[in-house]
Amino acid sequence: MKLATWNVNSLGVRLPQVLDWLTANPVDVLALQELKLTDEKFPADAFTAAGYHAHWFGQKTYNGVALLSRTPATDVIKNIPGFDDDMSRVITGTVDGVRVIGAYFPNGQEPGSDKFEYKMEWLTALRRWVKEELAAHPKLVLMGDYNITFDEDDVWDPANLEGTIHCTEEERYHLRALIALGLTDSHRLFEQPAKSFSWWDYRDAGFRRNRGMRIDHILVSHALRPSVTACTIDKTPRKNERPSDHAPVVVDLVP
DNA sequence: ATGCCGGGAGATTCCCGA
Repeated sequence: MKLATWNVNSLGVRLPQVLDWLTANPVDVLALQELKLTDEKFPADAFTAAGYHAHWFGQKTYNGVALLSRTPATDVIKNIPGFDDDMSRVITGTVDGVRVIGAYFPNGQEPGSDKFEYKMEWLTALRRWVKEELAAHPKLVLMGDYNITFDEDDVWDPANLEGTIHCTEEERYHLRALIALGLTDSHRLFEQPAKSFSWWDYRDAGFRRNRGMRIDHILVSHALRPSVTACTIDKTPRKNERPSDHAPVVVDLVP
């Protein structure tokens, strides 16, 4: 079983690339973030034709998430129960016995800003809810655009970016607290190339110079951890014309 | 040079992302 996450930065623009990628990488589950379109504009027919069931939770201009799967997802939930939020950031479903949470974590903009405070509140609410989901569904995957780096290995210039957004101690505390619920970072279960990133700024030739960060993660529960055989970042679509600024991350599970 | 690129809204420039 292969599961993947990809922030596509506008599904309206990126749909052809997503379909091409699925043809080349027929994963069982794909979580998408930053659809940037309303529900009625979601291209459900294109995904049906590609052999995928889809659930989506759109929003105009910003945010928006979807969950695609080869077999139908059940028990689908949108956003974080009990957390009032006017942004579409989370979609959850059970696929082939695995509870899959796809999430677009808040950016936070700048430490100390209102958006940063919202990010902290959102992270607290997410953790409370994921704890409950884990208790109910031991086989769980939490994947998406976390907008948080674990440590300096996830940052192209850690000295200069220390304490800036995605690299603050407050954000990393929340990421470690998610791990402490009983989750593991799939990426670091395996040897990875040095300076493995999942996002590169469009500006200043970020991708060509590998000036990026690893902020897209696939966390797996302890019950699934022994099943994980690989975790890779696919930089191929970042080389497309008009690419997303994020690359897909893929995890392989054996039954 | 995060005033740098790119998407969206919708207006001829802005907000936002990371």
